[in-house]
Amino acid sequence: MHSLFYFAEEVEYRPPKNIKSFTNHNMLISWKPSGLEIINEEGNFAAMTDFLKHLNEAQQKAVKDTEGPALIIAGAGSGKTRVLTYRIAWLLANGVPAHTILALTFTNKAAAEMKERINKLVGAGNARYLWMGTFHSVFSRILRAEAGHTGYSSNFTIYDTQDSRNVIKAIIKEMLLDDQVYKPGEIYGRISLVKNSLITPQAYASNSSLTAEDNRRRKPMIAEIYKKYRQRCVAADAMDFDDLLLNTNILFRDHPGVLDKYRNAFRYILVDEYQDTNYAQYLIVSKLASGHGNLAVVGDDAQSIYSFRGARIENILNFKKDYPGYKLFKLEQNYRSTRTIVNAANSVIARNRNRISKKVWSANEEGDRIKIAECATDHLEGDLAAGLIGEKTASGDAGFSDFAILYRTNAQSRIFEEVLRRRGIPYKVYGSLSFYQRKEIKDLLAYFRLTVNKRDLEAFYRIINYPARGIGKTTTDRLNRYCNENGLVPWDVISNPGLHAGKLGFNRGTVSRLMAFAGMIKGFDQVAETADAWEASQAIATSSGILKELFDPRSPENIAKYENIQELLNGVREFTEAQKVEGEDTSLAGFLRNVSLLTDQDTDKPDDRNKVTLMTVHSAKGLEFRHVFIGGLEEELFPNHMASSTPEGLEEERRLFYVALTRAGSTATLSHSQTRYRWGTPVMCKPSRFIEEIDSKFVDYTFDLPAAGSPGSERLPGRYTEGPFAGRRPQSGYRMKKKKDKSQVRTDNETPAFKTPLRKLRRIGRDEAAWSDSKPASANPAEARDNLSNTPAEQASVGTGADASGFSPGMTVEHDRFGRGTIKALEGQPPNVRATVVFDGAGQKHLLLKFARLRAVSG
DNA sequence: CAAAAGATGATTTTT
DNA sequence: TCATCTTTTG
Repeated sequence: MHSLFYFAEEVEYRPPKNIKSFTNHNMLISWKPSGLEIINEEGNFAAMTDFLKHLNEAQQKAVKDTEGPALIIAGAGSGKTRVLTYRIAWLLANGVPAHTILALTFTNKAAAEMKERINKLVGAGNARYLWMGTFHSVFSRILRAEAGHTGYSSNFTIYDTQDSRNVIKAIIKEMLLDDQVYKPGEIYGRISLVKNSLITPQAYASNSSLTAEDNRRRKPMIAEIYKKYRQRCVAADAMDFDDLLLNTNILFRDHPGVLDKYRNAFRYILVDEYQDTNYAQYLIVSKLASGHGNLAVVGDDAQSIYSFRGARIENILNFKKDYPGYKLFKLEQNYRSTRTIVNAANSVIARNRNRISKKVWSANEEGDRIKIAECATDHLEGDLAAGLIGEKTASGDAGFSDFAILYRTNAQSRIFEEVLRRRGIPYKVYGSLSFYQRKEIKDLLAYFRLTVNKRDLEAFYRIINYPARGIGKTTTDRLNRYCNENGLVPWDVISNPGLHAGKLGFNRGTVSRLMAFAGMIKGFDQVAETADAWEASQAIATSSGILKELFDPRSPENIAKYENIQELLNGVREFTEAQKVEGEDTSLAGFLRNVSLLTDQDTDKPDDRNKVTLMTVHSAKGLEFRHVFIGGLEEELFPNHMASSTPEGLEEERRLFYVALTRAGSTATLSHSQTRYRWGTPVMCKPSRFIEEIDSKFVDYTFDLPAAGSPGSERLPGRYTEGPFAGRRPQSGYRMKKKKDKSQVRTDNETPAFKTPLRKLRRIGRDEAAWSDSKPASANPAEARDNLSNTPAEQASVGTGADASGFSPGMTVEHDRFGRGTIKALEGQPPNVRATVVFDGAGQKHLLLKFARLRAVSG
């Protein structure tokens, strides 16, 4: 065991700030049934008996009552995580061995956070063998351990959504079905949903209501696609995300002995965000808990917002039926928000029928009313938000990180980004292309995957001709068809071409190219067997030609990609070193096992600290900000037209709105626009019904705007003066006028010169890419810097230009991993300057400046 | 076989 | 609008 989180063990508690992408949350769990000292020598016990002081009465009860089923309803901001962590700490303090406690979360981040807080309470040594992680990571681990019973190997690949879609797409094509009717994404969604309801292909085909529905929708072949999809996954020794849960259920169903083993192993089970569990998760939990019944679930029915992914709010609503002897704990005191915000949110959610009654309340100050702003256009909405942020930060009232701009759909982020960029307000956007979804990362990972699992079809087809090696579509198509007809995977064929060459009819050139590829992979095999993940990954990155392919200092896009590859390799190195320290598996397979369930949501970049947060309401769940701006509160958008046709859908939208509102600690500002560009055309928008659903005593329609000429003055001319939407203009004929306004706003006292195409930015990956992609176009470097929303240090450290380094021998620098050090020498020509640095802790290292992210330390 | 032009179709997305 | 996929073209 390992993981940077164990740093928390040392004396003082440190937040996980410098942890790079590869902090491995899967590693947070470990199977060690050996004895364990519960009380460590540093006198933590005193602290433990003491820690209940930090809890209110309701929380204490929920923490201390550990036996039997418990339903903990945790209102927004009521200290849910605190109760969960203290409950676990309490169990540990009372002599329950860590390895008998299973705590399940939905995100790696949540697991990591809890682990850390528990470490802080009881000491990392005592928390070390907790089984804590996401459903997917915990059960993938069990599936690997029980590989003998599942038909999969212990090194099975985990297909991500993109892989799965590709497989489905290929199947649809092979079946000669019309992909207009059978849209791969949609089919994948349906398969995913039925999997989460534990419906296997056989069950699907014999389920008359499902097949009848498919027939009605003229998609009778879905059952067949599903069957083939599953076959193909099994053939590839690959599981998709849903398989991890489905196969766990199958494992437990078909092997009662295995179920018993884990049922006995986990004496205490805790589930976070129970309202978001799907049927597969629900059933796993209930199987494991049957017997001792020590199951504590924590959640808030009012925050169930993932039904579209198969989450079942009934799981939490029916807990009392499932576990008749249950105890109910309600955490109703909100510590996060003002009374106004809490009560306003209550007044909205009260309109939902399907709920568990509770009275969330706050003892905080009353606070400001919720401001409602009507904007003429979506751009003005952005200006409004920016103006608000500008005002509050200028007065020293708040920092950028106190703000969040929330929206219903990702498409809305663009306008906010534009405005914030123009104003030089630093921001970060969540929910863009994640690190692991980038092409170059997936490419290299595919090499790793194929090396570890020769049957991994998606990896195979991804890299067979990347970098280009003259194996084209004709070849792969024929290969693919041949494999499907003969029940083979392509690796079987190319690793032994003599057996198949005749039947395939490839020409000699093709055969030799295929053989060369196979030879290369076999070589990687050798390396992976003998070397550790770090060495193997370097060898693969080099020999595969990926590094060469991307090494092109003239193309900004390639530089960014090259750097991403470097970052991945750094991650492998960190993993390898951490594993070495702990005496654990350092193999490439080990790395892959751990990396495939990671998302970079888990990463907190150190330079993300003082920035405004932009995200969808969905991804804001669980977070809090002092000032929250919610944009686009319009009918059809929020509530969204796709969801609001059914009463259940509308209720979920309302819960989503509830989540949005309750993110705010101090102020909430809601805005809606009269017109909005949707898919390129302007449309008229009506204010969202949710605005009116807030009890009017908590809202303020008179939006106080800064005087003309001050920052933020380019906002809307039309606004409320009183009452809900009183004095609103007639909407027709408004559009053209507003469009004109918008163009004025755009050029008004701003430099239009700086125009990094946002498109490019997004493709490479958000603001990380900004620096590599653009030279400051403006004459004023400070302004350009602001536009890029990056810090000067970052500019210096990652700049690609010749002037960017700013380092000289003798300088003291800091590195994320190696800490402080002194530059001994610099060599090479920009942009490939190499620095020799002697680090205080880590000794002498050679680092390429453009990758090393060194920071100059003042003095 | 790769680049360029055209077609398409677009809530939300913890894993 | 705009990213992604497919078809066309050199």
